[in-house]
Amino acid sequence: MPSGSRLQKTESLRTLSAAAATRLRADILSCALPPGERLRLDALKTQYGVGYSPLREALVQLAAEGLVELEEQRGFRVAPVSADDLTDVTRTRISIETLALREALPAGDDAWEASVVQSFHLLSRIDPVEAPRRGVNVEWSKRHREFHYALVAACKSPLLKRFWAQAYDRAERYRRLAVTYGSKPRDNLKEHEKLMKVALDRDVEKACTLCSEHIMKTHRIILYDIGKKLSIFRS
Amino acid sequence: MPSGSRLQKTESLRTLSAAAATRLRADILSCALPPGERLRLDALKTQYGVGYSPLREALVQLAAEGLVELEEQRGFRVAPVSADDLTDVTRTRISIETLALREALPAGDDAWEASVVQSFHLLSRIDPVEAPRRGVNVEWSKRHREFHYALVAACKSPLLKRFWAQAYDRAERYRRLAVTYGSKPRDNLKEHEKLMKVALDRDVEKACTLCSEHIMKTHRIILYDIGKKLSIFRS
DNA sequence: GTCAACCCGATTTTCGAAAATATCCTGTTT
DNA sequence: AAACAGGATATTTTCGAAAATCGGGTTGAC
Repeated sequence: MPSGSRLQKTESLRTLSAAAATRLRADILSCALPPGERLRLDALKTQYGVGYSPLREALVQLAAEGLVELEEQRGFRVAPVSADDLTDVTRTRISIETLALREALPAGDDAWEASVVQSFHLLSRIDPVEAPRRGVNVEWSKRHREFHYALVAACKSPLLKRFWAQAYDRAERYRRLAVTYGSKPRDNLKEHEKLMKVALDRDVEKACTLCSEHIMKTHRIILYDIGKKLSIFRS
Repeated sequence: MPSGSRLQKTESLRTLSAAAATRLRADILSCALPPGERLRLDALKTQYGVGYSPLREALVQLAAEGLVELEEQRGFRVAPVSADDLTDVTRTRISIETLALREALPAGDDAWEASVVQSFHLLSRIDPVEAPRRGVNVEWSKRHREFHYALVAACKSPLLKRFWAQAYDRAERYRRLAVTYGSKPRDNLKEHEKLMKVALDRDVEKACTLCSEHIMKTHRIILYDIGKKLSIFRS
């Protein structure tokens, strides 16, 4: 079952529509709403305590991000998973992230370096292996995203960064799905550290290589651990 | 003023929401709804003859595609234009399209070749220079998009193709804006023909080079013709 | 038994009223 | 004049009722 209570407007999410999108996105990425699950409006209405309009707007937005599928007149469902889709998402993510790195590294200034170091430090303070409790993993996920984002943040192309975010999130869902279904989070802090080092050294080629390998390694583990289980999610 | 009459459901657009998104997208790409223009719901309601819900859903979707901007509690507007944005969109489009070409060319089979030839032929039947009437240009735009899509269609990554479409559309809006404001459509059929030839020969490097140059050439012309006028659109 | 037509409950989609919020105007104070 | 408050108007956002559509089940004709 997805996350808790009634939705409210906040400072940064000033409409229920935006709040619903944020919460639904989190619930889908965490697989609290599992792949393929039908999203009935009445159920969501009760669950989140908001009306049809904000919910539909949120779902349409998530459909545009590829996290939800909409079949007209037949409703919404969480985007299904498959080995093909995982491969597509992984390869595209590698392409986009390396493109972004190529632009970011030469453009990175002191502030960029500082935020890379900072986000790496925060990442290093959580051991995803030793602390497999739910809340901790959510926090690790946040910091992991922050770290990868910090690396590409100096890239001056908003559009490329938008694509980066979409690809990252779709890949991240598979990683969380694997962890949910028993895959052990691996200790990849060393990989991140090396990646950071070569990035700060502005070694573009090495950074792209390490980044690709880092993502591919995760990909292979996920595929090995849950590749055959993916077809379960036909609900 | 944007395109005509009351919206209706059709076979392929089975909800008013989808129909509204399609029509709004067309009106934004054609610049019938100019960049920066405020999109008041009451006005759109009258214009398109549908209620608030489908309109808001369509606008949220277009916001996710980068064609509309949403400021919470202050409504929607057509995405603004700027020289920086044009450059971002162009460069990202080149990156994505060459990525897609690299995957498509080696994967292209007979059917792909056939559809490339077919779409080139259709493109060649319209001269965008001689027939600058509105309807004809819309048809040329469609065929131009079809041609470029046909080239990358053999790429097996749905996600990359989704990104391709978003980048293409955002670039296309600038081209149409330039034409609307007096830029003469140039005769680039030769460029397309060469691109097709090298693509069919599976010369990946040459195809990527030609494609990049083709896009950059359009970019330079647009920037030259309307670069300084872009700031007009602050409405 | 098969197929089509029909009906019924479940669900999505659409609508406009009502609530929430922003924006503009006007008058008042300093 | 500038700054501010109060209130009227414009606009967005949200809601649940109503309409449209889907899916499953039943009936009846062949």
